[in-house]
Amino acid sequence: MPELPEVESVARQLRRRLVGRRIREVWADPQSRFVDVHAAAGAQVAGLRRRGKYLLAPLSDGRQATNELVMHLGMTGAFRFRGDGWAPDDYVRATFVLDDAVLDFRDVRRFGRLTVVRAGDYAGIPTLDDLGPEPLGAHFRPEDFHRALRRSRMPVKAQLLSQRPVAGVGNIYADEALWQARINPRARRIGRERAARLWETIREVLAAAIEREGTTFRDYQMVNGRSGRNAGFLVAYGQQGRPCPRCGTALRKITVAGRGTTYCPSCQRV
DNA sequence: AGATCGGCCTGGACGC
DNA sequence: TGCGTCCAGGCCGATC
Repeated sequence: MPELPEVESVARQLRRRLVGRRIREVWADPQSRFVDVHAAAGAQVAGLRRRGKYLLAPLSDGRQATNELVMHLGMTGAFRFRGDGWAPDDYVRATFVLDDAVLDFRDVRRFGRLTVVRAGDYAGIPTLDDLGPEPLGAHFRPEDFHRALRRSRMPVKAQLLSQRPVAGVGNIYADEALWQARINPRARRIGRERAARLWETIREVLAAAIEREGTTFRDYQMVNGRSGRNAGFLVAYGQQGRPCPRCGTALRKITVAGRGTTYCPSCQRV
């Protein structure tokens, strides 16, 4: 399940082989919801950056970047170049024919999304339009994070998943950061000190996962087909029943905001 | 306007 | 073996 570290790893690999290339042709599965990705045909890829869990590629018509290709991996999305030990299968939902390569977008569960918008116009993509700051960027400050969390009465985990107080945190890294900060995922009031602690653990958890090129359980793979190495380092997510590494209490699994949530009932108090 | 919830989608795990 | 049921979950849109 690609979150910020996984998308960042994909971006780094994709950038090298995509930027500067012209998209000659685009094929998209008519049953998928990204019909308008055809608008990328004929354009040159002028760049590639990650924003939260989104990949954004400005498209140039030769003079200026008027459009933008917006990509989201969903749950099971992956980019693979033809060759490279990869041959297309039944789950390829879109294909980009480039000058010097063919790039497939494979997505078993079809939660991924590819779309072309006018550059910077995210009105049709509400989460991107209202996306919080980059957690590893200079604009993400503990006091602003505290203020953002106070704007809502939702449980803190639901707030993290909403992408509004901060961008790119999904179910795995939310559980990890909350455990690390000793904050109950259902807590609705987060004081200044706890907000600062969570600010720090979010950054630590994400930075460490980027170093290991993300977390792979089954589906997530990089552009080169390899897996991320972070799965073995998870302390909370998916570890229900195992002893908390901090206090030994059995980790418990509950549902918060409709999502499976693992936490320590002893050292993550509300 | 903010919060909540169901739907999307598929494969895999599990129970009988 | 084979069928049915449930689960995983990011995002979106309908509804309260």
